[in-house]
Amino acid sequence: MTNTLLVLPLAAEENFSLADTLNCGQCFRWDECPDGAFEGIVEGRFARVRQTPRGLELEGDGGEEFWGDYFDIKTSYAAVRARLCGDKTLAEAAAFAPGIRVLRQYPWETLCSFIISQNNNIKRIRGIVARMCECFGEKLPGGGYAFPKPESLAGLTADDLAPLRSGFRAWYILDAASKAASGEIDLAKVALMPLDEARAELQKIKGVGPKVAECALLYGFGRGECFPLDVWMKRAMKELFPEGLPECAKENAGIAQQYIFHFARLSGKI
DNA sequence: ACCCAGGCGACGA
DNA sequence: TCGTCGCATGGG
Repeated sequence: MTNTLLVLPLAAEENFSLADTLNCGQCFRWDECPDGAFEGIVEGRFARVRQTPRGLELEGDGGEEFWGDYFDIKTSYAAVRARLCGDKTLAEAAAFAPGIRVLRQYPWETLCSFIISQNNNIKRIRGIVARMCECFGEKLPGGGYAFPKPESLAGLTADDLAPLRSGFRAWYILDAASKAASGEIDLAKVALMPLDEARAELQKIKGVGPKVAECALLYGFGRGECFPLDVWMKRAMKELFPEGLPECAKENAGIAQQYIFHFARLSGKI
């Protein structure tokens, strides 16, 4: 346990919102404390994070580079929003919760989490992921559990996963784990593939279709051009952008998607 | 009781 | 290539 205190400064024009970023359904392992701080574990590193006028204050394991990268601190969302706001409707969606950011998460955890997400709701996804970490993740010295590695799941049976109550997704989790552990699907290579090739590669896993692959690539592989279409997004696109996503958003489709998704889910206007 | 949830695979036409 | 349906589980 290093337990360092770290401050990541945030420029005011970024409008960074820790709460919106962690609660918007892109990640499933951050818990909000009564005092407004968040506790979570990323790649086996625990952190307690709060947003203050000084910026993001982090207490826990891992350094500035690790957490700065995770929160994508180097990307100017103010600049991205300026581009998106070439379209009036996008401007409205972005203005609803401008502080949302797309986290730079890790391939395996993200892939596995979004396999679990299918035909499911965010609250229950979080529960299944939490039970998965407790049952099969490495226990960390400071308490809590890491997300289980593919190798820790690969030999298991659907019965072994019963305590997760993941339903029909158990078999999908096992297929993903065994393919990742054996190297049949090499996630490090997927990270370097052209986008269409990466999509096809991930979809060789049972339970990974277009939407799950798109989420994994956007949130877990840093592919900002990806544009996941779930039930909320399909409704929102039909209503807000019948002609398709505006050209000004193509380069930052993933961030645009995040604004639109959040707007659709919480504004009450869709 | 019924419907839905950040979908997908199997199946039939 | 396109619809349609079942899939476990839990909350509203």
